[in-house]
Formats: sequence, C-alpha cells, structure tokens
Amino acid sequence: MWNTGAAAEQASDGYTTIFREATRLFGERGYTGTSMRDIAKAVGMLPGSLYAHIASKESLLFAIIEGGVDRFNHALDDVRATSDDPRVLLREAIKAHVRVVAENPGRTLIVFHQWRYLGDENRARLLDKRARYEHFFTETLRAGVSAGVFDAGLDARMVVFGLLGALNWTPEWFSPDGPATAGEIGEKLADALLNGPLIRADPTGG
Amino acid sequence: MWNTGAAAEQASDGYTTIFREATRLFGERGYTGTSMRDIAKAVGMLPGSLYAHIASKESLLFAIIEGGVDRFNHALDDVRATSDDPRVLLREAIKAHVRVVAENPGRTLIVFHQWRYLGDENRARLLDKRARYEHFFTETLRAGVSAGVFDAGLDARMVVFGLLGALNWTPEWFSPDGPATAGEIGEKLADALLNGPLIRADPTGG
DNA sequence: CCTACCGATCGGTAGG
DNA sequence: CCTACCGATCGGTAGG
Repeated sequence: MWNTGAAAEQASDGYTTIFREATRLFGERGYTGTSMRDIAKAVGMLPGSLYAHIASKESLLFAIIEGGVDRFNHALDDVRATSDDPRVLLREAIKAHVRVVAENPGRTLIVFHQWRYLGDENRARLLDKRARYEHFFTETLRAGVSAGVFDAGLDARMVVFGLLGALNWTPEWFSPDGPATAGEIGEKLADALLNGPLIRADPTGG
Repeated sequence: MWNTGAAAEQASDGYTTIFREATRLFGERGYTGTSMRDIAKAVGMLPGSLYAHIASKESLLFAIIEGGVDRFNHALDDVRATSDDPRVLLREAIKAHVRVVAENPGRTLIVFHQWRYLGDENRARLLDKRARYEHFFTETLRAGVSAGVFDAGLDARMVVFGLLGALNWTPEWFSPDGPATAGEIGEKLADALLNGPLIRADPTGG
C-alpha cells in the first residue's frame, strides 16, 4: 500500500485536482456547458463528493477567475519596477501579458469571457480587478504623451482599447506547441503594436 | 379583430422572432446557458412549438453565426472596390469592421466566441469563412510591405494578430449609446492601430 | 402552434 | 468521500 494515491496524483490534494480539472473543462466547454458530474468524472469522484471540497459551482468559477486576474496584476507589479520610461513600461507590460497568457491560455479565456456567469457581487469584484489592470495602460500612455514619447495626435481611448484588445485576444491564437517562446512572441508583438505597420512620410525624403 | 398580431409584432413572422430573441439570449447568457424554454418564453410560445419553425437548437446557433460572418465578409467585398492602395484598404477594412460590430455587438460576440459549441461539420464551415476574412488582412499587409508602404521590419503574423485582436475585441467595449458614431470610432481606431503610439526618432531633429 | 409527454440530466444535500 | 436521493430542468417529439 505504499506509493499509491497522492504520489500517483502528483501530490495534488482533492481541491487542487478539482480546481485543475474544472479549469480545463470550463475552458473547453464553458461554465454553463460543464456539469458538476463532468468535473466529478474527471477527478474520479462521485458528483456529491465534490461538495466536501467546494461550496458551489460558482465559487469554483470565481476562484479560477480571481486567481487568473491576480496573476496579471502581479505581473504588472514587476513591470512597474523595471523603469520610469513609459516606452519601456508599455513594452514590458505587453511582454508580461503574453507570458501570463502562455502559462495557461485556457484559464485566460475563462478570465476574459466567463466572468459574465458570476453573481452580482463576485462579478463586481472581478471587474474591479480588471479595471485596475487596464488603468496601468491608460496611465502609462498618458505619461508617455506628456513626456512627448507617445503620439498626442491619437485618440488615447482608441490606443488603449486597441492595445488591450490585441492583448486580450492572444489566448485565442497562442499555442504552447509553437516554435516561438512567449518571450519572443512578446517582443515581436510589442514591436508591432507600439509602432504600427504604417511607414511615415520621411521628412528627409530618403 | 383588425390590426392585431403581425402588426403588433412589427411584421415579424415566427422564425424571424425566434431568431431575434435567440440572438439576444445567446448573447446575454451564452448558448449553453440559454434553454429552449427561455427562447419560447421570450417569443411567447410553448417550448415544443419552436420546433414547428426550427430543426434544432444548434441549427439556430449556426444560422446566427453564419449570418454574422457573412456580414463581415460582404463588408470586405465593398472595401475591395474602394482602392488599390493597401493603406486605404486596411483603413477601410477597419472602418467596415467597426460598422458591422456596431450594427449588433451582441450578435458579434456570438460570432466570435460561440462557434465552439457547433458540431464538427458546422464548426468547420464557420472557421473556413472566418479564415477567408482574416486572409484579406494578411494579403493586404503583404501587398503593403511589397509596395514599401508598410514596415517590412515587423513580424507580419504579429501585425495581423494584433490588428484582428483589436478588431475582434471591439464588441466588448462598443456602446451604441455612446456619443461617437461607428464611423468616427472607426477612423480614430484606424489611426491608432495603423500608426501605433510610438513616435519615431525624427531624422531632422525637430 | 398547442397538449401532453419522453428519458436524461441538472446543482446540490442529509447522513453517514 | 460514498450512498441515496431531492425537486427542477433539459432538448426534443407524437399527434393533433
């Protein structure tokens, strides 16, 4: 009877296993498309037994989303420490975002889309955390415009919506099996987003 | 008994009403989060009566998504006729995209996210139509790089992913109640996306 | 488009 | 974490 159970499950306890399988299933089938029986089957329990570990289906969704948003916000805390230059901050924020997405694209899709299924209170808490994340981009852009390194002629709201939209769409196409690392993708995506494809008229005529 | 029924329903027949209410409900609660009973209640029928007008829940989802994708592709057909300049084509495509989103942001969210719930055959048909849409952006970018009007130093895949991500995220924030029209938003978004916020070093020193 | 219904499944709980 | 179960709801159909 030695070395069975916990070891075979990679030392995951009941809650951890439930959390992991629920994340996978919510990502694949959606929250409303996943039943507690699906989760129970995936973790090898009977449906009623799940409730020895969790309070409700919604509490599970909330834990998944909140944990995901927290990773994004913590990544920004590291970014803030890297520089005072808004150009560097924005580039590092893009790279950090891609890194967090790359950790678990499926979880990120849940974070971005399935907060709609939370009850009023949980949804409000989540949207507050997401607003904090988005605020960094708005403020960094504003600082860069003031410093004269970002284009003051652009609509700031559209720049931020465009940037965040591009970033929030990354889990739709990022593949952990692709040849490029998250770091390489982050660099190239930052180049593309910060510069835009358009070549300006060159005042030297060259 | 005059002037009741059809007139009060704005001349919508059964199928049209079902289609409209299903679009609204799938947008608000998701496909798997909406029951046929929800739809029946919204249109004022009993659940079983829906099947006099539709074949199945999935056929309804497919009709909504296919109709939505077709609007995007038809809008691009108009764009193709406007110019040969890749810069103009890309700008007009961005504006067209925003216009289609603005028509019905809820339907667009279904188009972008709920194709996952289609069966294999319907999903493949949809993804093919979406690929055709995305191909326009890839090709227009390539043409612009060849013509020397788009930056050849950027990773083309990242430019297209960034652009399409920003566009596909628009239904998340676009509000028909906002002060700006779809046309104004499209212009400003195109400026932001095509130029990027970063100011290049000016060779004239100005 | 209604009446009446099918078998299957839902989130969750009492008591151990 | 299992046994045994609750009332509610699911997509869909036969026959009119």
